[in-house]
Amino acid sequence: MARSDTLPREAAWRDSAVATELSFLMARANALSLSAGNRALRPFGLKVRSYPVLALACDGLRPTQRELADFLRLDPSQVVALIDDLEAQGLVERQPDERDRRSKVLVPTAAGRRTWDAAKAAVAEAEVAPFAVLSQAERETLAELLARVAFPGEAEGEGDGPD
Amino acid sequence: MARSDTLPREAAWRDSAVATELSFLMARANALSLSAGNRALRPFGLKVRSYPVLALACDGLRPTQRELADFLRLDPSQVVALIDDLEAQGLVERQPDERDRRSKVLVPTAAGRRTWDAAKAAVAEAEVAPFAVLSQAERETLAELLARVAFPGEAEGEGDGPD
DNA sequence: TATTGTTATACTCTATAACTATA
DNA sequence: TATAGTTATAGAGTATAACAATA
Repeated sequence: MARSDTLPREAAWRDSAVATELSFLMARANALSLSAGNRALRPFGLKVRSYPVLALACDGLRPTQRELADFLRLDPSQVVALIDDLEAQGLVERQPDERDRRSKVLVPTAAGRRTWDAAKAAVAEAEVAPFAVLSQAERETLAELLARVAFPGEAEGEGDGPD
Repeated sequence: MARSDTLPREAAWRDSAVATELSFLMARANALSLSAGNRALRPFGLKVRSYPVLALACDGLRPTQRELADFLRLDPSQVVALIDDLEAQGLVERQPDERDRRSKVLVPTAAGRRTWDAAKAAVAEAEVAPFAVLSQAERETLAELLARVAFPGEAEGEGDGPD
């Protein structure tokens, strides 16, 4: 209709210089994963941004807001907003840190734990869609490579290799 | 200083449920790649969002705005803004499509080609930083896996497999 | 003096609807 | 009637600076 030769043209697009750059592929794959994630989390009142906050609170780490900001690479002021949202829904609580009265520790409520359980399962299912083109082994390889990129500091074992 | 046992604690964070989810790792790796990309492109008046538009214009495809929107998964109205920006910098031109007078075809100027050449090299260098933890072979594997996720429709050869 | 959480603000990105001109 | 480009607008995400309480 619009074009006489759409199929070879599509291949030309995919083989174009940008479309083969790692950063471009990463951005595009992430966009797909992100929208699938948000769709899966919406029923729980969560988003891709707030879900990790709830998850880390539920993981028994008793994180301070500062630790959450560092780990999630968010500004502390953004963490405030995310926790406000989760707290308004009754999913988490701010508790005073007895070791440092400036800090507040994030703790899940019972409802928060239930929501996280359900949301975690929904996310796992939602991941299936965008990554279904890969085999299980390929998904594991992808996760391993991404983890190294995402956490460049952390070595596999514990001794920091001198290179 | 803040915590008595920061090192084992870091491992606990990295091994937490969220931090091992594919979508989380993808988002985090993408964030690193994205900020490196924007930093590299700033000297050229480009961003991670506008760079692919210039690149596709320079690739000799004579794309219409609609095709750009489809391929980049952007709303047509966003493509307008990105092209406006590039056009204001004298990097691209809108040309009437002789086949369909509703459409406009995006063509690079001489300055646009020069900028793209330089920017492409800068992006290639910038990619080094976030992905430097991977070997060349691992980067290729990562690119191949991401490409399959990013372009699920397109088969490697040309026959679209059933299922 | 430095740090934790907070508020305020501005700027970018993203999504949606409506309008125009062509088909 | 449907499509390509455009405009306008509102919401979400992101970044920055400043402030109060505490270290």
